[in-house]
Amino acid sequence: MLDKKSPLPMYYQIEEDIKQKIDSAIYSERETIPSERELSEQYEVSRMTVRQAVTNLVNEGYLYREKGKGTFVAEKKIEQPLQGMTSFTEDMKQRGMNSSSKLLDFTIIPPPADIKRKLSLEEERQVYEIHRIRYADHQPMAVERTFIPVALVPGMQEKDVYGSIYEYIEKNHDYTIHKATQMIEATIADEEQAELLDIVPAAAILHIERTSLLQDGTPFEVVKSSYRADRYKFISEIHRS
Amino acid sequence: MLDKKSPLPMYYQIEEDIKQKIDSAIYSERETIPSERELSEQYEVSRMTVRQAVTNLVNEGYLYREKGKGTFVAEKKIEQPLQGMTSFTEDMKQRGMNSSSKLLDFTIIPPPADIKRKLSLEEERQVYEIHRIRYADHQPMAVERTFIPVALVPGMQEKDVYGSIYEYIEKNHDYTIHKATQMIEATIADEEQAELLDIVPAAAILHIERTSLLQDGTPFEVVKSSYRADRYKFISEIHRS
DNA sequence: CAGTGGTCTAGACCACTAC
DNA sequence: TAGTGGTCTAGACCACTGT
Repeated sequence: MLDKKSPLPMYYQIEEDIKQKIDSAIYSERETIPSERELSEQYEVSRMTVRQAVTNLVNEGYLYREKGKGTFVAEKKIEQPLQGMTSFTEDMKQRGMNSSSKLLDFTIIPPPADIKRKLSLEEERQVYEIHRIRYADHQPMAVERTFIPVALVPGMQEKDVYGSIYEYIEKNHDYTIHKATQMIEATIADEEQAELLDIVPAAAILHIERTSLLQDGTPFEVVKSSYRADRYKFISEIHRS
Repeated sequence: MLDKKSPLPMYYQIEEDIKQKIDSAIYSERETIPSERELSEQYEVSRMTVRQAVTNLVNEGYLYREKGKGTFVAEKKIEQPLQGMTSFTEDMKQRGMNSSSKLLDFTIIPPPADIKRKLSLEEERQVYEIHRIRYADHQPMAVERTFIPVALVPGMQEKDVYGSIYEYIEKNHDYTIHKATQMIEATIADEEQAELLDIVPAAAILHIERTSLLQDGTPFEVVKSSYRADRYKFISEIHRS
């Protein structure tokens, strides 16, 4: 059943096996799966190891537990929203569109007050400001301004940001983005936006501002994006309990 | 230190103690906390119990671990976004505004095709449609249409939805909302919306559509909200790793 | 009552990091 | 080499659900 010599941990192998059994309807929706004690006999591991696997699947939404009754298979997600955070490039890929960019401006500046605050910067620190038009299937989709502290990514040049900034950074540094705070609002296109996005002035714009944090909480970037509302909807999943 | 006789589990008491030590800077940002083995001696519990507490705090973003090095305190969140999912009533309360409603329409109808699909309903099922204007500090903030399967909340009446629908449902049923899928887009106000929201036609509207699921995956409601963009921004936190 | 998940113990070996 | 988190064991008692 399980490969005890595999470098993959037992709990992970159990997770994959249970997910596969859900997919193939061996465990069906709204039905219980075997109890933790039964599973620990089947897989020949301790109950705590089974529990670790089941707990992870509960956190990911595949299963849910009811005290005294058992562990049940949750109903399948109807529509899969893009899970978590994605770059523009990844986002478009998931939507089945190809993406490209046009660099309008690449400068190093002292940060404006709101950026300085959002990036928790000291007085004399500088930031990159990268101003781009983002295309999806060769049509304008968004205009985007990205602010990144120079101290975090020293030596970045214009040629490095023609494609995905994340790709460049992942090649050259070991940063892991952990989470982000997003602010989403609706506005009306001004003349500059209208021209850059090839829409009429006064058309609707979906404005998304994101502040990304690394694992240790260091603010890494502020991205201000203005999307064409006729082409873009923002989809996400949120959890309560 | 800990109350071993408390009905609160040990790992929970440890979580609270560590959080308190972070707040009071006994454990400071970017510094390690004591190792799991040290903590298990301090609290006089097994290492697995300490691990359960620490794992929860890592998942909540208070701590992060680095293999071979230790467990570190993450930097504080700069701005606290409303965590998870909230009703309009809860949302406005967190923003320091009072909320009220005006019921425009309360009917039982066969669901339109998109609602039927999003609520996974069989052929002959009916839904409540609740159409309301939502006020914040007595000014119009949003117009909202809520669709709930009659089978899930039988017997709901007009008088039950003057305030918070969630409050009514929590009083009468034992449902727990687990997660939701949200779609956010920007539009331009049409004449009806402009009149209801007391804005000029062609003003920006932030449109949010939410499908909420219960713990077992049953779709519970679809809410279509149109917010005045001049008064409302949507703020959320998203996670990657 | 027997069975379930929730909590907890007192060990163990591993891979990784820092010195 | 010593210390860290990552994984795992083989038990235990509890509160809760159903019959």
